Amino acid sequence: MNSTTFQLSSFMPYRLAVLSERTSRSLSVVYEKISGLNVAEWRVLVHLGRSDRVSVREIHNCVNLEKSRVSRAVKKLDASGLVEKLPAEDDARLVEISLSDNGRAVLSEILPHAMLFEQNLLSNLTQQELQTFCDIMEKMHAAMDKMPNARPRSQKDLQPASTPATTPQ
Amino acid sequence: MNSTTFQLSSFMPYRLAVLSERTSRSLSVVYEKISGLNVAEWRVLVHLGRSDRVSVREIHNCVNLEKSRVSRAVKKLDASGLVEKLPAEDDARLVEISLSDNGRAVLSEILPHAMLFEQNLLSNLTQQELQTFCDIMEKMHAAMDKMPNARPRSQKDLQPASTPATTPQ
DNA sequence: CTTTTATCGTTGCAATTGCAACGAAAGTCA
DNA sequence: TGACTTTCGTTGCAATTGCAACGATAAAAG
Repeated sequence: MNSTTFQLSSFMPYRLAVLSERTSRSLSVVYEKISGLNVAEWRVLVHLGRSDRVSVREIHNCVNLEKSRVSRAVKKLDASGLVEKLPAEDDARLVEISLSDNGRAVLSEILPHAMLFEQNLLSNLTQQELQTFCDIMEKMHAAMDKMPNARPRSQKDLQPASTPATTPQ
Repeated sequence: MNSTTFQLSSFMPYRLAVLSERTSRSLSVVYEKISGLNVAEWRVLVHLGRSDRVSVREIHNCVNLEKSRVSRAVKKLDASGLVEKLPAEDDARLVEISLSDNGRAVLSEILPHAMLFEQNLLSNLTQQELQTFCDIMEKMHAAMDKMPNARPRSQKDLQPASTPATTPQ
């Protein structure tokens, strides 16, 4: 294949980027209108909804954001009163970030819209198709795991959450 | 579902973003090392590999890049001697951008690596799985097409290239 | 024709970003 | 104990980005 036959529109990395950008952008319009949050702040807020007293590093490891981005998102959320930021007791290097009541209220307001968006996004798919799609995404990740130059995944993404765990713990 | 049970790692927009960013980043390392190109310049170059004498607007419509990004990418590619940029004959508003010999050589050098990357990325998939995956991506696009607030797709992406056309034209 | 409207590519500008470097704090090892 | 090393979160800085506005040109309307 030479340069005149290579199709960008059938190139998987490009197709993934197009779908992802369109999806993220469309979704971000939703929570930006409601709350003024951007993508980083949205991810941080969601993560805090499930975990209390976490560090910047922990968030960074879980929501696929550069740690400086997390730091700045937390700073802004703190200024807005959506999170509380305290120095950790036992380790003065760390900060303990947690959702404020106001933050939880905002999150509760956004979540239904986000879930509705996802529901609409997936409305044309059967449960079987959705499962297959997730399996294939996982296979692509596994392929990149083997590439020497590819970045490792963040820890949370290694544990697929869509498929019910077969080994309860 | 309240804020303590919502899982970011099983949220489809997030999963798409994670996979896409990882893929794009890993790939960009490849062609950045070889040629110094960034994502925008790579996309422009690929598009020019298939079409001659195109405008900024045409590229913008085909490769999912903001027109200012295309303009700047073309400017840089022009400065590097990889493309030629001439004022259009019949319409003085347009520019006619085409690949230079040097640009075609660079593209020919990158393409095998890009194709190898994709091959590795998809190496765990059967042909059937790949087809299913593309079909499902298309269904998600179709779902977003119906959303009032979602951005329309670019034209080129509306014509899936992976599946052979059943209606030749 | 003249006037208005639309489209072209570029650029100013502010905001965002990634990366590296930083000081502070904790861990490691002798 | 003291000297390195590592890890923490933040920030300086340069590069990138999206958006709007611009001048130039063409098309449409009158």
